[in-house]
Amino acid sequence: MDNKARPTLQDVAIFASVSTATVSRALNDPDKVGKAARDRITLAITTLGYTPNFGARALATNQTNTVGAIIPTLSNAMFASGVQAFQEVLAEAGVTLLIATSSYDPHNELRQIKSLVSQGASGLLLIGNDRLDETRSYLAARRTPHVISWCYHDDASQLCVGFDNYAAAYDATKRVLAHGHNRIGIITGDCTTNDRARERRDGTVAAVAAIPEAQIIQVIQAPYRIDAGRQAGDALLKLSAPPTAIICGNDVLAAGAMVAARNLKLTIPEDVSIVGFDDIGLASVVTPAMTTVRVPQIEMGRAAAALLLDLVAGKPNLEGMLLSTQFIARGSLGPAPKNPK
Amino acid sequence: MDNKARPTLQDVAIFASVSTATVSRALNDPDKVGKAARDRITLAITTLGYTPNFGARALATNQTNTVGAIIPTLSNAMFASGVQAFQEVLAEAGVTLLIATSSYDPHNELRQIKSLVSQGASGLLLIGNDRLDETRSYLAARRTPHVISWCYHDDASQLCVGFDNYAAAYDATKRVLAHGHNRIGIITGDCTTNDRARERRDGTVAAVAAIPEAQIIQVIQAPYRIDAGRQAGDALLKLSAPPTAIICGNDVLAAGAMVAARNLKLTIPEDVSIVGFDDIGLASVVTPAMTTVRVPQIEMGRAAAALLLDLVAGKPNLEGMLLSTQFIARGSLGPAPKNPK
DNA sequence: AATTTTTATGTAAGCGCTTACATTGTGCAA
DNA sequence: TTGCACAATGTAAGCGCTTACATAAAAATT
Repeated sequence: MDNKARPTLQDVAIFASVSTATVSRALNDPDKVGKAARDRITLAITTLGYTPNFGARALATNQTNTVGAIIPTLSNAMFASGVQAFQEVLAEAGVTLLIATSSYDPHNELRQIKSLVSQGASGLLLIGNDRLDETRSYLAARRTPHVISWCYHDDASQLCVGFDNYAAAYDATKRVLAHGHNRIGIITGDCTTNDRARERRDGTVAAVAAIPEAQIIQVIQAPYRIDAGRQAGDALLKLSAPPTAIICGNDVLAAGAMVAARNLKLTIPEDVSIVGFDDIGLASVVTPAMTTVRVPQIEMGRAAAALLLDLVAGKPNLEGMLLSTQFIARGSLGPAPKNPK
Repeated sequence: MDNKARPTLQDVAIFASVSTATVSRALNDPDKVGKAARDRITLAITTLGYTPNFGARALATNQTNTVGAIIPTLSNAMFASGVQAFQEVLAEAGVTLLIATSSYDPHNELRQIKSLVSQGASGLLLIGNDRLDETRSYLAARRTPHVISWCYHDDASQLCVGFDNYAAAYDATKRVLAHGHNRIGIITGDCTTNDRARERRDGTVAAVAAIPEAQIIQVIQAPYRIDAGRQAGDALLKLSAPPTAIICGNDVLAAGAMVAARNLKLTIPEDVSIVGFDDIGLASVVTPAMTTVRVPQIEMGRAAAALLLDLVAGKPNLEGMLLSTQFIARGSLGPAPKNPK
């Protein structure tokens, strides 16, 4: 117990009076080793506190049993629970997950991709479709298996497991308009490097444009934080002719907008309707409960994991998966007020 | 671009007509290499799409620049944002973070610890203090540097960066009692393998016990999910003599309890007061806003990262850190009703 | 009992990288 | 011009593990 260095296979072998090959076999394919030797090895391992060196093993076998996921942030419940599901499937398959965050920055994403790959990730989960050309060529050059999630594109070169942000936003907006709203405010996430945010916004814009009498009052872009949503909502609702419905890029922004409305003594949905996107836990808890679009996070995470596993295993003819979203009507959406304030 | 295998240092060396040693130096200590060679190497690296093999490097240098974190779940915003902060500090120091989840299962935790260690983690972030003896001895035997977070114990053998769950719960409860409540219901998380949950519950129980006229109506244990909180709240509020205040193990449970109250047409806080713990984003968005205990998640994550980095670097005389929590009084806590239903 | 098959174990060659040491080439003091 | 310090580069020995191949012992077959 006095040697500082971590014990190696060699140490175990000596302790158990066998060769390193035997120890290795005992670890990877116990049946190939005699009972007596196996017992001695087991004993040696526990008394020495041996843990195999992953790097050495990876080096020798040329396989890592590890995949990586690069997500924008863990702070959003959306990603956190999707990744959680992703991880569970991997764990069942004995595969380790490396998680890194990009903070919605494509350069960061590339850096993290390189880091995870060198770290041994033999497959990658990536979010969305906005990335540097350099990232694409890097991925292509190394033929790194990867699946794209949280969006869907029918693009042969990429495997997507996700949903159609544009269509979902278009559909949700149509339903809002069907309630008679024709003054729409939009609070969107930062669209610069975020195709999902952009598609959601564009879907909403397009749906409004399809109805002649409806118009978009203003589009405010805000980071995905409650506070930012509150500020944006406040700005929208303080307009001399405010929107009667605010459609938000996600539930977090919508929650902020609801706070803003409450602060202004406005009643939801009598004075203003507010709609979110994602259906995170928060949506069903606020008052009134939030109308939103349910995204199959868990299913998406699980499906992405299964696909990535197949991809890494080299299975042929794999296909992406388009999951459907669901409009969830709750109390925060109501008919347009007759006499908007 | 036709070779399937990932390019190695060797390939780069050949491409640039230098030895592998020179390439290695160009990578790790550019000054040691002549300009001409360096340029050729840089070119080779980009055209070949070379990424160093982490395992091999770790094997050769015996250091990984990687630490691991094992947290119960990513689904709880609490952990997610703390880990996010943790990661940011590590990234600044050029250290990679490996994240694994234990699902609150100590056996799982041990498995993940071993996995991360073999994966090269030279330090670990662990949550809470409940773990298997086997885990402790494993950690001790290998002298794996680790920091415990989300709790605090003045235990010389462990470095903690956290807060005092018991004291915080005791304090919060005292404040609830000061509002005249003497019929207290408790919804706690699963205490079996969760010292934080246990301490929070015990703190509340002790505070109530300190006031003769106050009593605990019932303690319900529920998993940290909104729905479970709702069920527990429902059970509590349907008692013939229900509590006038419900103190919950965390905000998620409290949010559930608020839903239960609303479903029963009870008004918060007139009919019943509800108090949470953690102050996650949700707490300020629900109606009425939730009274809770703010936990310095971000600060905790950052401090834990800094400490772990020092620990791994072998700095002497390191000390843990006791962070303070803050009681946040919001609308969900009010005076005890005169005539409880 | 002799031979073949099976089972258990050992030997040694890498996997891709770093690095101590050896070698070569350069500029400059003498 | 000679000699020396120093810079640039190469050579080769591992790091801890797996695994093809070789060998020895035991079991099964004749």
